[in-house]
Amino acid sequence: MTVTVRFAPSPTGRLHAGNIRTALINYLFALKSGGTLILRLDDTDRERSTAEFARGIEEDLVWLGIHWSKLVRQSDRFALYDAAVEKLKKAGRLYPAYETPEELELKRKRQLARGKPPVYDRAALNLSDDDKAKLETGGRKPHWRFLLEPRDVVWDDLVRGTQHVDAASLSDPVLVRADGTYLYTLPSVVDDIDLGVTHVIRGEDHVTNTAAQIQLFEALDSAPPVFGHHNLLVGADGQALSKRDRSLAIEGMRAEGLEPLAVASYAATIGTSDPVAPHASLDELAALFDFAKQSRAPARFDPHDLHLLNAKLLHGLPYASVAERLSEMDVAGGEAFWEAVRGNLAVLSDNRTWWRVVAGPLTPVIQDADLCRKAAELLPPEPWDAETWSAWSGAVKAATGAKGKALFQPLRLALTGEEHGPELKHLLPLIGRERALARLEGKMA
RNA sequence: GCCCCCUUCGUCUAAUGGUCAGGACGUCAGGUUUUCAACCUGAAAACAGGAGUUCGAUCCUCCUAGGGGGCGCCA
Repeated sequence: MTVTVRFAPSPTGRLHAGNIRTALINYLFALKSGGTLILRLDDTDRERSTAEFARGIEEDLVWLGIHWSKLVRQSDRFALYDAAVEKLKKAGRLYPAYETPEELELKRKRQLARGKPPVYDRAALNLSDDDKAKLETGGRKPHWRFLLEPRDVVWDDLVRGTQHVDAASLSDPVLVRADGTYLYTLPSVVDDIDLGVTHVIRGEDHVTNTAAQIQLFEALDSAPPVFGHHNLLVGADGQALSKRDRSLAIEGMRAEGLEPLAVASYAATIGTSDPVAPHASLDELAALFDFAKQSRAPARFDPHDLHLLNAKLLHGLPYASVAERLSEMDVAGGEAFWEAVRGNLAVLSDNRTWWRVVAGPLTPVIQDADLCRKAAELLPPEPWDAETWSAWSGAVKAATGAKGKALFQPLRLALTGEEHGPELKHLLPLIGRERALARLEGKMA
């Protein structure tokens, strides 16, 4: 069986940490099993869906390195859903109901007040044809509910094991609104059938839905796919995520200059038994992927840890993999420069700081003028190499008596303008004699 | 209110009816024959609480607490 999975966001907003995790899990599973990923835009809610958001979602996925082999929009597929509705009506599984949203809300409140679960009471099933006619002449239009069979629905969940949901404790889901538009449930199932989806992998907020959906698959004469419900994310404080949190939007991560692979590595390894560590490619992450490694407890998404992972990823990146992007940043240092500075990067754009240190112009910080003057006099002639630094700083030490921090801090400050930074042994030859001399004299260079 | 799931170092987690409860990130310390960062090495650090079963419970059962999810004409 060829694995076919789908990622089905609704274009009512951009992707966030939770979404991309679902996307990644689907994609990595597809990669590992040689299957394909379908991107399905669940845009049946015309009020809230926009083409703009749809573009944004595609952009976010591409940025992450996720590829899909097919893209479908539910808004293009209403004929399919209409046909399914006819089939369900014929089978007696779809029935009209006439309550207004307000009436339903009231019913729910009453049930809750009596300590009962707010489940639809199926009052509409008792309506006679006369009642219905009366309601319709009175101006009411029906919405349509799927008649659930009151039985225990069981499936073997890829991450949660055997699951039971008692369909008798569920409301008959509304499939079609009074205005004829579709809710999520029917299009989702119809598309999964039509597109040949073999594995439905999504967040555990869909667990209960699954019971109704399995019955829908069956009512539509289809074998249900395999289901897998991964854990959800909580914030750094362990509390539920607020969807408005900026730091969780993928476009925000991008704007902060985080590496897509850092985001992917973090998102794909938290909540699993694999160590949270940077990985060189999505293929590498896919090789690791296993549903058995997914935890069932909520996982913490901490932006701080993501940043640490980003830095770690950068520290190990070979020059070849960033050369192009460096030149786009007008950083022309080449491999020697990259090797010298990568250990000091939190985000790739920090390169610019170190490139200015190497290529100027930079205003030096003179902390110890006497020492800098002596050091300037002792500067050896070029050519310089990796040995120059220790020879020169040794000479400065001998001449001034300064050592340790008193020696190195002023030199670092004068040469780089920064308190922290890469090893001067590697930086000095890149800065060059002319610039070093000027900076030691307190001149911008 | 009702239903489902979860709880091991600060964090992500591993393992097991008898273990020195393991790893990774972070933290701290040392090293890098002289600074910071990076890097290397090492250390500290956990079985949510209470009952029960058992010769013995982190592991099995129940209760409590805490967290997450669901109960939509949202997805």
